[in-house]
Amino acid sequence: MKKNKKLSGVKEIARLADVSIATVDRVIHNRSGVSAITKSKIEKIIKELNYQPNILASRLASGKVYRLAVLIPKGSERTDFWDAPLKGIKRAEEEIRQYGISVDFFFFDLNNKDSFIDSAQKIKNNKRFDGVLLAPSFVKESIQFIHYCEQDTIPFVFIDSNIEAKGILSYIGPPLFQSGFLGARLCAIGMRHTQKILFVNISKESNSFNYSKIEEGFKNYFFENDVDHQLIKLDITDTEKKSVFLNLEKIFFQHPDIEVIFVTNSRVFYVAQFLESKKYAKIHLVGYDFSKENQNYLKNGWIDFLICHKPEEQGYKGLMSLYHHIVLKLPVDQIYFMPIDIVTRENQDFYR
Amino acid sequence: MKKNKKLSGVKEIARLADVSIATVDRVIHNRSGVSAITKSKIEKIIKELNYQPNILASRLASGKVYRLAVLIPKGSERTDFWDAPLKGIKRAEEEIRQYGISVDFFFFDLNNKDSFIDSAQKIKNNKRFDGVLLAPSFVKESIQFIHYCEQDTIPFVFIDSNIEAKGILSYIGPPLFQSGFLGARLCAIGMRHTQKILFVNISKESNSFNYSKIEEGFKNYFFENDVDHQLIKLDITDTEKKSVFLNLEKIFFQHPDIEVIFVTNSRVFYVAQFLESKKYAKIHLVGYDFSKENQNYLKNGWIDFLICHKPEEQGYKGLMSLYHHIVLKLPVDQIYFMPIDIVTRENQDFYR
DNA sequence: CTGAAAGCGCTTACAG
DNA sequence: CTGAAAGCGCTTACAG
Repeated sequence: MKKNKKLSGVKEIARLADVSIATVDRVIHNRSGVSAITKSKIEKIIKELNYQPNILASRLASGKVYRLAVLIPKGSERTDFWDAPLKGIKRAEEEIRQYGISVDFFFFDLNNKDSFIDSAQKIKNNKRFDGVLLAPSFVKESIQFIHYCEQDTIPFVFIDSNIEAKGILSYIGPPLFQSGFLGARLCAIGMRHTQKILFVNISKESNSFNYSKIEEGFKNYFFENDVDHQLIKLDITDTEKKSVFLNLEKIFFQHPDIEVIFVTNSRVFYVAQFLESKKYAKIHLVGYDFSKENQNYLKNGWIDFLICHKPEEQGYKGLMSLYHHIVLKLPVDQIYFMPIDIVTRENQDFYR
Repeated sequence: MKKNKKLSGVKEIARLADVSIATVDRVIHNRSGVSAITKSKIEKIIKELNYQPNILASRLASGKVYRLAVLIPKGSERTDFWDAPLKGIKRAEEEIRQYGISVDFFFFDLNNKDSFIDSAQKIKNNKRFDGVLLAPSFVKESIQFIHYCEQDTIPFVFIDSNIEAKGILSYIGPPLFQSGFLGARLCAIGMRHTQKILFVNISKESNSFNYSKIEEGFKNYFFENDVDHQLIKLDITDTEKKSVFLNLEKIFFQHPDIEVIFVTNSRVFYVAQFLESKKYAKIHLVGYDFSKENQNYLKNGWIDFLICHKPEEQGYKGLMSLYHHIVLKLPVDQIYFMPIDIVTRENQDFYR
C-alpha cells in the first residue's frame, strides 16, 4: 500500500510501456534506435498522459548550454541608438543565463560593409551556434549570411529592419509606413498658416528601404486626409553638423516661411540646434528616437514630438524569441511590430 | 590525476569548509542550527567563490510550488479594460509555470464592494499564498486586506492604482499627475477659438484618489503654461448611458460653444457616442484606455487621443515582480511607473 | 550543531 | 534495438 507512489513522467511512461526510461527518452527526443512498434506504443502513452517534460530536470541533467550569436551595429560617437537594443539584449541575457544560455556579441560598423562581412564570417567560423539575432542592415550581405543559417537550420531573428528570408524565425521592428504616416499627423498639428513642411533626411544612405517607407507613409497621410500642404524635401548626405547647418541655412533663405519640419531619424537634434541658434522659436519640429540629445531638446521645447520604437525592447524581445523557440519550444510570432510611440515634453520622463 | 574533477557549487564549498553539504545548505538559506564559527567560515568561502546557486537544481530538488493569488476586477460588459491586465498575468503565468509557480485567480465586481470583500476572504481562507497581486480599487477594504498580508508577511503588489501601504513590495501603474498633465496638452492641441474645455468624470467614485490626481495634473498644465482657458467640470455619478447623455445634453445647452472634451477614464466612448448622435463633429475629444469601444471611436475619428498605461504589461509586470522577488530573490522596484502612451488613429493598430 | 543518504526528473555514456 | 546505472546540483528528512 505504501508503495503506491505515483511515478513521475518518464518513469511512469516507462512502466506503462514496459520499457526502460532510456527508451522513453529516445522517443521523446526523436532519436533513432527504437523499433517502430515500441516507438508508437510509447508515443501513444505520452499522448494519453498528456506528458509535459520537466524542463528544469532536463536542463539540469543535460548540462547543455545553448549558444546564441548577436550581430548588430556598434554604438557610434554620432548616435547612441544601438546602445539601447544592446541594453535590452543584455537584460534578456541576464534573465536567461541561469537557464544555460550563453550569448556572444559580434559588432559591425554601419558605415562599413566589410565589417559586417567580417563579423558574419566569425560567426560561421565559430563552432555552431544554436541561434542568431541580427540587424540586417546590409541587405545583400545579410542575405548571404542567412543563406548559411538556413542551410544549417540555425534559427535567426531580425531586429530593427527586415528583409525577405524564408527561414526566418521572427522579425521584430517598427511598422515603417505607419510610422511615417503618424509623423505626418504630428506635423499637421503644427500647421497654422503657410502649410509649408520641410521634410529632412540626414543620412549617408537616404534612399534606403527604411527611409523610403517612412516617406511613403508620410506622404500618404496628406493624400488620404486631403490636407493642403507644400512639401519641401531636403536630403543631407554629409552628416556633419556644419553641413547640416549650411543646408538648412540655404533652405530657410529660399523658404523663410517654413513652419513645420520633419526629420526622418535621430539626427533631428541637429535641426533643433540650428533652430535654437537662429531663435526660430515658432517652428514645429518632429523627429525620431529617444537619444540623449533629442531628450534635451524635447525637454526645452525645441523639439515638439519624437517618434520612437522601443529600441531596448526590440533587443530584449529578439533574444527572448530565440530562447522561447530554442529552449522552451514555445511558438514565436513571425512578425512582431513594435508600437509607434509618441514622446512629448509631458510624458518623456516615463518613457523607456 | 583523473580524479582532479572540479566539484560544483555546494560540494566544493563543503570540501573547502570541511563540512557536509547539508551544513552548507543551512548557511545558504540562513537556517538555524549552525555554529557561529562554521557559519562565518562557510560565508567567507561563499563570498570568495562568488557562489551563485543553481536555481534549476534548487527548484527541482525542493519540488516546492509557489502559489500566487491574483485579486482584480473582472472584465464587465460595460468595458473590457480588465481583460488586458488579465491577459498579461496569464502570459507571465505561462512563462513561469514550468518553474513551479501556480496562480489562483479571484475576481471582484467594480460596482460591488462586497464582491471584493468576499474574494479577499477567499484568499485568506485558502491555505497560505506566497504572494498576492491585487488592484486596490476599494481603498478601505484593500487596506484591511493588506493588513492581513503584512501580518503574515505575504508580499503583495498593487497594479493600476496605489494606496498607502508600508508592507508593499511594488506598485505598478501610471503616474497619475503627469498623465493628467499630458491630457491637458492633448486638449490644448484642439483649442482654437473659445477655449472652453469640458472636464468630464463618469464614475461612481468621482472623488477617488486616482481622479483627483489626474485633475490636479490637468489643471497644472494650464497654470504652468499660462494658457487662457475656461474649464467646465462635469461629474456624472450614474454611469448608465442614458444618464451620461442627459448630463451632456444639459451642459451643451448651457455651453453650446464647447470645443474640447476631456474624459478621465475609459467611459470616453459614451461621450463619443453622444457626439456622434448629435453630429458634433468639430469637437476635440480626449480620454483614457484602449478598450474595444474606444478603439472604434478612435478609428472613425470621434475620439482624437487616448491616453493609455499598458494595462497588459501592468499585469505581466505585476506577476513577474512577485516571481522575481519570491523565487529568484532579485531586487524589485518599489514603484514602477508605466509610461504614458498617446494613442491616435494613426498608431492604434500597433498598440498593445 | 552536524552529516550520510536518498531523491527531484531528466540525460548520458556504456554495455549488451 | 534496449536497459542498468551514474550523475546533474541541489534539498530533505532522519539519525546522531
